Amino acid sequence: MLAPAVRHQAPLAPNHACFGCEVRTRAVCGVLDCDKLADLRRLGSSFRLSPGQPLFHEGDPASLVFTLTKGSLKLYKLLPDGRRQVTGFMYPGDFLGISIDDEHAFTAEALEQSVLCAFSRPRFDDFTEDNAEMERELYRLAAHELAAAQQQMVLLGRKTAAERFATFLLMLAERAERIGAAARFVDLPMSRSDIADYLGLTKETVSRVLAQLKKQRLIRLEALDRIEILDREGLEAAADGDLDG
Amino acid sequence: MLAPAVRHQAPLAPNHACFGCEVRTRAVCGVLDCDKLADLRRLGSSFRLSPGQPLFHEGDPASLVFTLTKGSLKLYKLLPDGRRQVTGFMYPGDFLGISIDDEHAFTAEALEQSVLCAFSRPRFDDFTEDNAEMERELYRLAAHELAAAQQQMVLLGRKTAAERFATFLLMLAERAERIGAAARFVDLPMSRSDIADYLGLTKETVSRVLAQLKKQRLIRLEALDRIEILDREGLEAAADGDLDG
DNA sequence: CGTCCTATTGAACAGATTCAATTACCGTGG
DNA sequence: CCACGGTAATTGAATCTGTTCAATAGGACG
Repeated sequence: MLAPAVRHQAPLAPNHACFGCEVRTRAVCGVLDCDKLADLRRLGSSFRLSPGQPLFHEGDPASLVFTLTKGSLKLYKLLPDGRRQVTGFMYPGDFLGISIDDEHAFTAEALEQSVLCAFSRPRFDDFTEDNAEMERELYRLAAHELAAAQQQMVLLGRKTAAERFATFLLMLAERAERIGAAARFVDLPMSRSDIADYLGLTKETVSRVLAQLKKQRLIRLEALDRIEILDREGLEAAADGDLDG
Repeated sequence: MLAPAVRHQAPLAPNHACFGCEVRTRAVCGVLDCDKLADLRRLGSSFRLSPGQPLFHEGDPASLVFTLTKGSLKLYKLLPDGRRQVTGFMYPGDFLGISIDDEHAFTAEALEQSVLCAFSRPRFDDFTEDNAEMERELYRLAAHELAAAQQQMVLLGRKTAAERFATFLLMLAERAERIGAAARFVDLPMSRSDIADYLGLTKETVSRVLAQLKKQRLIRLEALDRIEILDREGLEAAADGDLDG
């Protein structure tokens, strides 16, 4: 199941190849030195997920934790009547397993062909208990997610449709930058409905604000699932309501 | 500065008197035994805050962490043009200091006469590093906050005004229950505007929704800042959109 | 008892939604 | 290579929920 082991010469930088894959990651394993990392990797097993395939559902017993090594996921919660709120998207290097109780708080579903690494939660917990730096990193990760969630509250509670979408694009661009890709282009592996459910809008409104930002020459559609940012500063202004166009 | 020390006979239950006050708490100190707790308490210093007085502002250097021992706070973020999103309310026993970087991510402001205990962040960090159970508890706390934040995203992104307010009341009732108070009555130390900024609405809409739930006989206003829940199940149905009235 | 501030209520308005129709894209097969 | 079919995305028009602006009522406090 596991890809062949990678040998490291020295303790790893915060961003490094991880979990037997070529992905550069900001996730929990970043703090481990090479031997510890090898130990951890022996605990995990790799597998694939096809587009639309769920990794787990909200309410499922959470007996595993995961790292995403390739592809992308959407995370969402449902109301009884089917209304959906996408709480986040996962990209390579992201860790999936922050939880208090033993049930998943959301559904996770693949957006495209994806590769993940699964760990038994008890074993993962044992491992972290033996590695204080790992525990601290998990905490930092949770704190980081919490800060992002609070940002999203501002977006959902107080921003207009255009501001939400502009903010969303900038978030994706920044993430791409962190990974080292060109920040000028933003890939959208998710559907307009997924974006809508993330931004608290409808897919029609997402289409309309997309058209609006296009008309303002802030962005350009290279493909349906790929946007070019033409005017970064203008987009930043549009994201916070400093409308000048 | 500190209140007189409290002597404990045995390791403390998850809910216990903490930080030299009589408050029962679910916060980080709950996992410590009595000696450790005494150590921690020696690091902190107690102080008061008047209604409307800020504890810190968004962007301030975060050199301290706090526990709230009495009163209540609102936490909020601002957009450049003044729009406000209240990200949460704090009650006695709550911990205030989950953060990655050295800047506060939000403003914290007292709603009523409040008492807090302040700890130097470096010293607090040293303490947690020496107490693995404390570190773990901090992580669990962050994970818990994250789960709550995701719930709030569902509220802000997908619920109607009435659903939001009903959900809010039930959240307050559940918190009161955990503390041991009568869940039938809900105190509202915050203004209608604060509630509105928490729920992503206007104060007028909050008033209207309040009137609507009153007319449906789900709640009653004992005072402007105190609500009686008349029909818990009805309110729960109203909170998720299972409208029957 | 009067003042100030908050909360409530009312009416017009606006932004986003809903429902419906059209267009664009993508993979398949001729 | 292009036509075809199905799905997703876009666009349009009517509607609706919540907002805005304005007026009234209610409490707290001197």
